[in-house]
Amino acid sequence: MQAGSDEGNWREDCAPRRVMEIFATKWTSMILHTLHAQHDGAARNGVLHRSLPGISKKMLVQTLREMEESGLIHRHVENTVPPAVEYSLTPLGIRFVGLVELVYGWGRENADALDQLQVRQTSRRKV
Amino acid sequence: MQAGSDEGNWREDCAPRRVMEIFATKWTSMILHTLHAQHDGAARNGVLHRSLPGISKKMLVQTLREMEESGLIHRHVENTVPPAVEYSLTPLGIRFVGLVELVYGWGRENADALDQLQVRQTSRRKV
DNA sequence: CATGGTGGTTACCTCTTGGTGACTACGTTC
DNA sequence: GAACGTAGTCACCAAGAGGTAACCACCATG
Repeated sequence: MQAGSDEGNWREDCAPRRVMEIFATKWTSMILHTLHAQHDGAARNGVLHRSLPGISKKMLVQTLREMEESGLIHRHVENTVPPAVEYSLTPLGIRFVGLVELVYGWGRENADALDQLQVRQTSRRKV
Repeated sequence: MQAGSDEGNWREDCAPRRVMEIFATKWTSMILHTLHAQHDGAARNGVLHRSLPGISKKMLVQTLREMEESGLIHRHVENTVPPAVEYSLTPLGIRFVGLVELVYGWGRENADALDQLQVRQTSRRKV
């Protein structure tokens, strides 16, 4: 794309820039991916927790709440004792899974490029 | 991908998770895109500043420094008065441009999905 | 002489992220 | 009775991202 044709619509709220919203919270893309990896696109809290090494209980719940508010996932509470909570992808969530898999796939195929990155561990958000 | 085949190599430093490093700093992907949009893959400080609405002088310089250290861009100082500084994509940077354009392209084609996202403006990193 | 464009640096400040650890409450198992 | 698994909530805290504003030096223009 040439600069001239680009600068006009490269505003602060243009679509390309807004894509980043989905990656703004550390765990969102990983939860989307994990749900998608289940054969029925759904998983319970405990399964998610065990599938995401490094996530804390708090961040898991907090991210799930945000994703529910965003319309990416659905939260279903089973009326059993103890209550079983199942999270599943909404149609919107499934669309974003496409993006996530696109990015993750690029990472798998370009692992050598990632290795070449001289990332300064300070001055960056931990990922 | 099935859960069983996935959980084994889904470690904290796996390639898919490391891809996010490139998006961890707010302006990195936009700078890569802007440089790529120039016909020669290079641009001067002032051009970049004017092409990225909303970026502050400090963040532009800071991000450029980090990208230089990461090996994504090259910084060339012209020995004129006043000195002209030109930033250009390295081969590694060009590889990552591929990823950025992939993501931005998805955003353009799925702008409606982005519109459906009910993003809570609080509790998210500004993008 | 003042302004503006070149390309920065520095101090200061705020907001958010994301972490830990303690606590709840219920039921089953050891 | 104690421990464990279900699914959380809450208070507290540290680190870092990223913003503003002032300042530097140089030169050309009005």
